[in-house]
Amino acid sequence: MKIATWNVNSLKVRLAHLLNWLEANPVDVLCIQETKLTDDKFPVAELGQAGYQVAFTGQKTYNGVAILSRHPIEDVQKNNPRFEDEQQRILAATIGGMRIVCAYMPNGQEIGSDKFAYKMAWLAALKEWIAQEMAAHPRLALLGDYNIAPEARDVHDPAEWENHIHFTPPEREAMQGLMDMGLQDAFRLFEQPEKQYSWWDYRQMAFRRNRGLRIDHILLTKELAERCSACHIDRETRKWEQPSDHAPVVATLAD
DNA sequence: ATGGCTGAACTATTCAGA
Repeated sequence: MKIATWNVNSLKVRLAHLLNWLEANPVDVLCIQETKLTDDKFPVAELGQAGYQVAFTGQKTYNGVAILSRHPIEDVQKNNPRFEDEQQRILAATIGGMRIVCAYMPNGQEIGSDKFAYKMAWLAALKEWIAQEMAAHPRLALLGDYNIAPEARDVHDPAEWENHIHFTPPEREAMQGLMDMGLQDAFRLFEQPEKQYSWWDYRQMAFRRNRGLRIDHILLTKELAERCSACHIDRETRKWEQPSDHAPVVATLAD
């Protein structure tokens, strides 16, 4: 069983990339973020053709998340029931006995801004809700664009990023709070090469210079972490023509 | 410190992302 997450940065623009990637990487479950599509425009037929059932919740211009699956999707939940939010950032579903939570966590802009306050409130409410979900579902995976680089080794230049959004102490503490509940970072269960990132700015040739951040993550409960045999970031997509600024993260789980 | 890319929106310039 392979599960994955990818911020596609507009599903309209990236549909061909998504289909190409799924053909080469026929994962069982893929969580996508930033679809930027209202539900009436979601490409249900194209993804069905590719062998995927879908659940989605979107809005115009911003946000929007979806779960693609080769197996039946059950008990779909849109948004965090503990957090009133017009922005479509969370979708949860049960697939193959696992609770899959797809999340597009807020950007936060900068410390002190309204958006930062929103991000921190959103993360606090997420923790409360995930605690409840974990109690009900021992096999839970929280996949998505966290917009948080948890450690210095997840940032190309930690000094440059000190106190910048994605790497501020409160954000990192919020992510640690999720780990403290027993969730484990699938990527760090294994020895990894150095300087592995999942996002690179479009500007200043950041990808070619590998000036990136690791902000897309797959967190697993103990039961799933014990069954996880591999996790990697597929940076190849970032080399494609007109790419998403994020790369997919893939985890392999024993049945 | 700034601006640099990209996508989406009442197609031209602004907002938002990270």
